[in-house]
Amino acid sequence: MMKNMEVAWLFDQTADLMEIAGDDAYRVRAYRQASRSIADLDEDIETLYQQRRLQEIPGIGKELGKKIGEILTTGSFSFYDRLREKVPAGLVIMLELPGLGPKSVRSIYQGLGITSLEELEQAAREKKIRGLPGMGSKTELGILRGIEMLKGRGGRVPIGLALPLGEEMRSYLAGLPEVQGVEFAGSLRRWKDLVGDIDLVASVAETDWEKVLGGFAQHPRIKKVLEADPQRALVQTVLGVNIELIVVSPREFFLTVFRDTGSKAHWSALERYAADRRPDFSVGGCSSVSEFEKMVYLSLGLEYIVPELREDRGEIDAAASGTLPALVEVSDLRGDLHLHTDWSDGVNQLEVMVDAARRRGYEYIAITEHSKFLTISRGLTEERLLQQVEAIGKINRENPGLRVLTGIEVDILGDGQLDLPDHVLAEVDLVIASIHSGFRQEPERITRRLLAALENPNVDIVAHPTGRMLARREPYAFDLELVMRTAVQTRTALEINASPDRLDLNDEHARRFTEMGGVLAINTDAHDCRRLDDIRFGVMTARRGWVSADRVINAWPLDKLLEWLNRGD
DNA sequence: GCCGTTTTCGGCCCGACTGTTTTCAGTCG
Repeated sequence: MMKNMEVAWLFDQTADLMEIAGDDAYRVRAYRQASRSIADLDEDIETLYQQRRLQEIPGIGKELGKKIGEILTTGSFSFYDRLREKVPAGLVIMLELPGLGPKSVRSIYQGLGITSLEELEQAAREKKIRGLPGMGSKTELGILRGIEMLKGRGGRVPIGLALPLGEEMRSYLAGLPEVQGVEFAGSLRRWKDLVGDIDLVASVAETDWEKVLGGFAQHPRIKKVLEADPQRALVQTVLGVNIELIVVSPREFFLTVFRDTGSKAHWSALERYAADRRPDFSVGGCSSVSEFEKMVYLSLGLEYIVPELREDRGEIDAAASGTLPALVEVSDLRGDLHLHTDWSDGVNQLEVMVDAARRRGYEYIAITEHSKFLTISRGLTEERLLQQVEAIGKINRENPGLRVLTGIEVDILGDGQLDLPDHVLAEVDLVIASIHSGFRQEPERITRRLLAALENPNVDIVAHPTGRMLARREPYAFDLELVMRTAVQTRTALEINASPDRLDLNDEHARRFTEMGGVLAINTDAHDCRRLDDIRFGVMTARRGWVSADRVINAWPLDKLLEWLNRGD
């Protein structure tokens, strides 16, 4: 299925280039829709191509079908190649700066001949940007701030992109006859939200190292080899993500994975802790990395510390005193409380989403469409919401197995008012409030909006509380500490939005909030039933935040959840 | 570039906010 991601990625890049080149906006949108629709496919696009069924994909017609064929046979397509000659690659990166869109990038390119972030930064510092039509000092400031953000990201990619690619490469390697074992290491094994390189360690007899590294570099996803030595290869993939493969002899395998999982800070802390004792790395007879790691920790008098906790945030002391928390697991979750269907901007019918949730084994879900303010998402009016409540009532009567809670994701408007009146919100089982506008307001104003939502007794959850988009948008500036304190007081849950684009709250916020006494909801915010599986990203974020299942409202049994929803606050 | 019980041409989710303006273009969700 990685081919699907590649084609989707190429079409998305094409759309970026077309926009900068000033192509027709609807044509651009056709590429974007095609990209999304291919990324969401649950069939392999190569299979569809071979069966001549490409045009069954929504948004793919004759032209794009031909281009997909070109990509699958040659790795690229001529329209894209021509665009790349016309539009400097650096301009596409500028699109990632908040506030800069294709028109501005084009104007900067044409007016000043700037083609890279470095040149752009210099021009902004020299106050040359404000000479362009429609741009002033705030645009310059925004550019400089945006460049800082990109630097801070340091080329890391969201785990939602890295993990599927890593999983594919891992199973490819696992299938090679010379490979006796292969594991992730590094930040990916620790489930960090942003991942630098994908680290893989393979257990291979020394005589086969060269063969395995060579075979790895030949994989079609690999674009170029950046560094290579007898035990190691650093390669760049088609998606712009780097993979580092280390091959080690079987007897070194577990220890290498353990060490390379890091984090550096955890290992330093471990070495400080172990200064006067000796970790036993020679333990034998283990059948897995985690079993080996368990034995090593045990030799130091420590409880097992799972990879996602290895950040030097107090885990060693806790392991020494036997006070590591029992972390929430995917299997603890009994439902998903933030879902969209085609009643607003989701892709599936209500019934399809309900079926998918039942197949997943959930006891309950909540349907929470957008409210009317978000016209672009076909947000629900009061009337439509009440119609949906009726429709859900019918589903519940016909499907005793799974309880579907009625709900709404109501917008917190620019002035702190909610987008629907209280008497309407009172009609549904669960109310999520969230911000989708006015991200650049004064911090005090954003804080006030969030506090107003928390203090509304109808509001049960505040979704994606900081508004960040991973690697794309910083959180909005506001007083998160005060918001969390207030949420504890009003007994409102904050969300860990499990969408790999968001992961918001993040791990550290989730930890802080639950330590203050707050409760969380871990939700996918799925707009497509296939995205229900994203829940793993949210659960891992919670685990990295030391969260146990009792702090997660959708890990509670239905009767306890209902009781909580009816709490007076 | 896609799509069609409004169609094979002429549509294609739209409204708020921001920063730049002196009435609006560009960006964003």
